[in-house]
Amino acid sequence: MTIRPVPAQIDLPAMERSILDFWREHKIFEASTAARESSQPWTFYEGPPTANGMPGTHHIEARVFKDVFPRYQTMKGKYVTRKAGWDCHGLPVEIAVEKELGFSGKGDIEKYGIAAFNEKCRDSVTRHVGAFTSMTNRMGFWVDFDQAYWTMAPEYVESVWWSLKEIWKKGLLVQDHRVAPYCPRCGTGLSDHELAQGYETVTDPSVYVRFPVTSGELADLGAALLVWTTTPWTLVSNTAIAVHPEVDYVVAEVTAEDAKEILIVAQPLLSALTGEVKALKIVKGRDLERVTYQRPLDLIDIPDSHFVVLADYVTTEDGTGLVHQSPAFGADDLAVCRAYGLPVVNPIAPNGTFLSEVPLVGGLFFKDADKTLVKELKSRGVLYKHQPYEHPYPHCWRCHTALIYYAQPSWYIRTTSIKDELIRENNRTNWYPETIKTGRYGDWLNNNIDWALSRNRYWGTPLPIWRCEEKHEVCVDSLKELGDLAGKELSKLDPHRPFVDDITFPCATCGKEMVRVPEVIDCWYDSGAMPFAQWGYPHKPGSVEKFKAAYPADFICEAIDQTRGWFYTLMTIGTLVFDQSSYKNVLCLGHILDKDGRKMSKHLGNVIEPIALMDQHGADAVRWYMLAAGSPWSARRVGHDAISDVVRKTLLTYWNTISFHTLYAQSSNFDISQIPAVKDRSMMDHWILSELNSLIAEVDQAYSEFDSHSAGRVLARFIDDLSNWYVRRSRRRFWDGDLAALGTLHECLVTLTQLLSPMVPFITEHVWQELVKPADAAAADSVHLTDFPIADKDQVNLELNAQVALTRRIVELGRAARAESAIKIRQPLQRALISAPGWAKLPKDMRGQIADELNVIDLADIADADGDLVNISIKANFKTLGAKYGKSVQEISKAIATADATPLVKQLRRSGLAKVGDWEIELSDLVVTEVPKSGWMVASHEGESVALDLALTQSLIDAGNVREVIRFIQERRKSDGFEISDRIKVRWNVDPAIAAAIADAAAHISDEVLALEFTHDQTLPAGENDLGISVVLVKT
RNA sequence: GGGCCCAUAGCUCAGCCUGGUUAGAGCGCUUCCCUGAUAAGGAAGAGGUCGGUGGUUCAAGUCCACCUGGGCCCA
Repeated sequence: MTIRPVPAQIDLPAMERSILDFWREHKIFEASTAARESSQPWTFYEGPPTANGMPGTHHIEARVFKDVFPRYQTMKGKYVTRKAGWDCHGLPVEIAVEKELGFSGKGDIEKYGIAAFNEKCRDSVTRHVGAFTSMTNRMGFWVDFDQAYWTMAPEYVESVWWSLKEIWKKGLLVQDHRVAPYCPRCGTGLSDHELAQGYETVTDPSVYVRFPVTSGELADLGAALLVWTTTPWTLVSNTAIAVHPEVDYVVAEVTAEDAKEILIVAQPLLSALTGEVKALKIVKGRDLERVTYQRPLDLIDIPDSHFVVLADYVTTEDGTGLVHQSPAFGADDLAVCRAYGLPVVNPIAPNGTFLSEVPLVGGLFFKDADKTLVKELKSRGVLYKHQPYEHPYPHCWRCHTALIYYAQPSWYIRTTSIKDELIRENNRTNWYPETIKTGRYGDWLNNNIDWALSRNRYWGTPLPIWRCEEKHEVCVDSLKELGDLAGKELSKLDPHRPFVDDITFPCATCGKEMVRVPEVIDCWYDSGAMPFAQWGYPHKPGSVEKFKAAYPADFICEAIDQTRGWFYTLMTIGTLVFDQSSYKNVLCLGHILDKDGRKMSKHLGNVIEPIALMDQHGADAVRWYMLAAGSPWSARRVGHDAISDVVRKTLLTYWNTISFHTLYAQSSNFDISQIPAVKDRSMMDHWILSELNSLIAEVDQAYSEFDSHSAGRVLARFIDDLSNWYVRRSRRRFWDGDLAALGTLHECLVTLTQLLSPMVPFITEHVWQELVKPADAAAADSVHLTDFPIADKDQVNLELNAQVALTRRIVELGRAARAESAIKIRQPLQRALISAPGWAKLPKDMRGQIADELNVIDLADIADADGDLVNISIKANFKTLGAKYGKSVQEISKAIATADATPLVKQLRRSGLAKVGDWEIELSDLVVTEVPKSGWMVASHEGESVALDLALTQSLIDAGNVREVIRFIQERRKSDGFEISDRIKVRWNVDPAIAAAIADAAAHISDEVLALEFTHDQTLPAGENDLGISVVLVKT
């Protein structure tokens, strides 16, 4: 066959570009799924990215993991379709367009026209999708863009409508007036999961304000209720003060700066008072109920109010234990005040400013009014204390405006009513890592609150509810149903604002005109509806079958911030509509951090652009780093150095081994049909095949558990074993064109390439085309069209693995001794003595390798050496002794340390038992180290030792010189540019003192350097090296 | 304020579930070796209070409690 050598150096990014062309031209992705069409499906759902900006490095992270497991499952024989998706609607897109157009709020949008504005939003989405597509292609994420779902597509919107109607029919989609977080700039309420994304730490004024009591005996005392708040602007609409019924409140006489006053605070919070404090009396919170007070500000009219109310939610953790109530701006406040029949007064307009008719603060933005109000409180003498207070406060996650908790009408999905079902579905879900299930996500479900679904915005799925003056409601599930109601053909209508707003029809109940409610829905609902809406279910022909075949998903994967986002909406909508969660396995990724462990943000200037990263290091490099350099679920740092390190270590070693193999495969006309049967191969071959088959099982297991980190670790270890032990130890066999060696290496590389291919699809494809296809006409056209390797347990030989490990440890010790001795490895030594458990059983082959690696002629067991030559030292093996004797181990250890080691070990070896002090021990209770007494260079570690005989004889020195000459000629062959198989003629000269020894070894040297002639030419000038070697090489 | 995760060499990470007395690997640094994969490979050295404190135990990086710092989430 025709394996051609590949260069040892590789330009990864350039290679990747040609592989991308190859995949495109040969439609490999399409072929990989088409081949499995009749197999069992393994369903993947793509969480749609919001196409409102350029893709970042965190997008690569998620996409690497979304790619590797579908590739693996495809190789395992599953049918894995990968439908791309784009999240098109929502505030992020609107904000981006507003910025583009220079708008500053909803007024500008309405002036501009909703139709035109939405058209701009549509354009913006389309534009950004391009950037995502090219990044996705570049990184080798196989996903089908041709059939991508777009949440703004009419069929998608209709599918969402259908699901909303299902929920509405169950009575779970309702309008309610509630206090909810609201962005005054965007003019819309935010859902709980949006709120979660926008906490920022701010410094607010925190004020302690006196509310003088105006009724009862406390009024006679001149007492004042002391209230603490961090939102002075809500004092304008103060309606009541809440206390906890069971808490003790202290009526305290406070003396500070010669002034006396009487203040009321909760007992645990007495420390809020400054100065000398004397408790006059203590009252229960419930006894304060309906006590009236003088409010601190009287800017607006609030009738029938201003007294103390009782509320269980009041805490004594901070403040004063007295909580001022402003029902328009707090959910708890609203509930409590409603119970007391108090009015809801709201002096703030939807744009966040005080109504113009309010004195003092009219027209001011609510947060900006704090300063003015604090000044006013001070001048009225009711301000007790004032200090800055740093705390997290919710902000709009996109525009960063401080949110206001604001009473407003809003549409809700009653998710609280399916809480039990959600918990049931969560219990059936496999979370990776597992802790999320009962931890972060489980907690969230347990504290579930209703989903605030509606948004008072423009670019979103319109809420498909029409209503008449009499509040009769109809929910529409499709354009067809809408057309039937309106008596028009509407199937071609764009189901967005403002077009759907224009459709009206008479109410079936009262005959009055029905108009659509003005809201659009939370775009998180759109993405959570993708399991069915991506097919246009149930309206579109064929969608029912497609949906049923692909629900629920076997695999979804996003970063951990999606626990309250997509992971939640997906499960919730699935459970609401189908009484079943939409996914079975969910992989939850850690976040991407910069090289110093900080979050990447434009603000810090530490953002790494994904395309640049891949152009510099290669997509495989970035992928390998993301997958293997840390656990999927822990946060990972990304930096250039970190990536180039892992590339050099693993990918280039792998590539080097490929390059090595192609070199010798070509020079020996390697033909896979000539590979000997496994049983006829050498022990080294058996060993690496044993490791290979263990590896297959380990990688298979790791991939199946979404643990790319473990897979990467065992793969990297195998690459190291293969390159730095198997190939290194078998080099001579490759030079000789040994078919067993070439065949074994080839088989290892083929399988390794397959195992690596889900993680690093480019370089493995390149290898497949360069190494596998040329050698095997029957091989698949692409590595990505192959079946995942199956481990052959019969080839796994744990004893052999252990023996090779021992061999390698002995070699390491020998090298250490060599280095210590300062005698170059090139210089042969007569013998080495070895002491190690297991040494006696080590096969001859491996002993030969040790001798070879250490360049030693004889190896012997230290035990066989003259008894006087060896020192035995022993220490306690705590693990076995501890199990047997527990507490006494320290004493035994001392006894062992002072025992005479040599006779003790001899006795143990003879009889198996011996006594140390009062304790009976076995040989395994000791760690025995044997070292020669003198004249030897010794290295030992954990009971294994190697000793080198440093005595040099003339024949050893001669042998060393011969080896030096061989090395010199080999180097010259290379620098002169000969092919490894070229035969040469050699003329040589060396220092006369060693010439005879070189001449004697002429046959051996000729053989090693492929010389047909080897002539001593004394006319050559001496070379500038230790032995004065000079050579002239001529190609024959 | 609450929950979860993390903390081991300058850096990236193993080891912890199942406790055992010299805590490992790779990268980087210094010195040396090897040379038919060579922009590879090997050895040695420097570099660790295993975040801190306490507890359990004959024995703690490993088990337990508390604390500190970082990340994420919630309020």
